[in-house]
Amino acid sequence: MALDHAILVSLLEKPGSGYELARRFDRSIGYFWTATHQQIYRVLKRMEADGMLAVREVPQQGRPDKKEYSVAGPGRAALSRWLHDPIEPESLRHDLAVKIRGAAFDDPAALIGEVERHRRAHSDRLAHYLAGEVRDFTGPEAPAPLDAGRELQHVVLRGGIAYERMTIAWLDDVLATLHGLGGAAPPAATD
Amino acid sequence: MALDHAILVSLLEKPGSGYELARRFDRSIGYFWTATHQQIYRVLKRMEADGMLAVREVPQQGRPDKKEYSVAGPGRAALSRWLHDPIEPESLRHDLAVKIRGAAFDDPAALIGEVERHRRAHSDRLAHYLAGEVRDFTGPEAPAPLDAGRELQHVVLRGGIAYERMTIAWLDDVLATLHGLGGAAPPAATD
DNA sequence: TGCATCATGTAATCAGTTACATGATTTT
DNA sequence: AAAATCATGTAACTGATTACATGATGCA
Repeated sequence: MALDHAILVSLLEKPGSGYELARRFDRSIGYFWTATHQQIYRVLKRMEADGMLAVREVPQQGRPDKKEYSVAGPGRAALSRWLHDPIEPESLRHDLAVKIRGAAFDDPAALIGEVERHRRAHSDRLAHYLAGEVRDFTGPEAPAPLDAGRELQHVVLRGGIAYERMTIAWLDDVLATLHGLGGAAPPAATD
Repeated sequence: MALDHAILVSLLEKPGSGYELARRFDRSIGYFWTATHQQIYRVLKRMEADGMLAVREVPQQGRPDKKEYSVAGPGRAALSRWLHDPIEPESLRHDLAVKIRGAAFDDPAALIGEVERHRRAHSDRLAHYLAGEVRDFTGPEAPAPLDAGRELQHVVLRGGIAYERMTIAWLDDVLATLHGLGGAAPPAATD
């Protein structure tokens, strides 16, 4: 149930509305966790009912009112408990890898366009992360002596950057492999 | 619904029972997709009912009978259709990164043990993948001229290897960062 | 005698996705 | 006039996890 915890972390970093959280999940928090607004609203409601969060109705001029959520005592305690609990190392879930292995039973060359598209998407994401790194951590605008919170945000971002770089290099390997295959691809029977 | 497709690919590579599939999902297919036996049995049943798979009861001596599944025509067609359909580039889901950012609101040093544990797990996985690579692809026992299917299996395995190496390097970065933080970690309010 | 392996399942719950739904304001 | 942004939600469905459940064989 890590969405709950991701929300707690994000709200501790800065209180905000469901809408604002949804946008954060397209940015910083989204580097390592995704969620749609539907999911977020549902979870916010549940966590508020459970006393994990406090809400404050914020009237706005020229915009719909919003509900600003912040972390309440029990929420902070729950996060703390989770932080001290060991979690399982994640395993991958990579559709594209399924496709690559499946291509042996179809036309491998037909996959080239798809792989190139993925490469572009990861390359865009990398550029976006690098721009964020300069803006928030390494550029002249960024506050020079970073506190612990920002150091930790930075190391997580570096993880995202390393992931995208690795993925791009791998997709290049995949493309070279696909190009290297002749035309025929006889079904193999191995594991 | 990529579990369906992962099962189709695995059964095309080699027909087998639900139990056998579950073990493959702990090995080769598991490099990029995980599934438990409960999930697999349920999906096999559904796919058989939909005519995607054929079953054959195989009596065994000294062991319980098993149901050997293989891919039927419609299953192969469904896989082919999926291979030609574009899919979205995946986004990460990384609990540990949530914890790392959350550590700013707790004791960052308390996370060191957990990160070390994850590092060991990834390091073990890497060793396992590398052993598999030698055994199946690069070692003297492996068939020298690889066919398309095996080339594709190999490039997927190389992806797993690259992922584990990248992750280990990143976890080292995380550990260095955690050690580098003094003692105090004042809550920051940024996004 | 007890544990690991082989083999298959059900039931309940939880998490995530997709589709539907509304309505004001601001920008092009 | 249309599209984008801000803001919040419900409902239905699909997918994944966890717990429960059984039973034989082979090995230490």
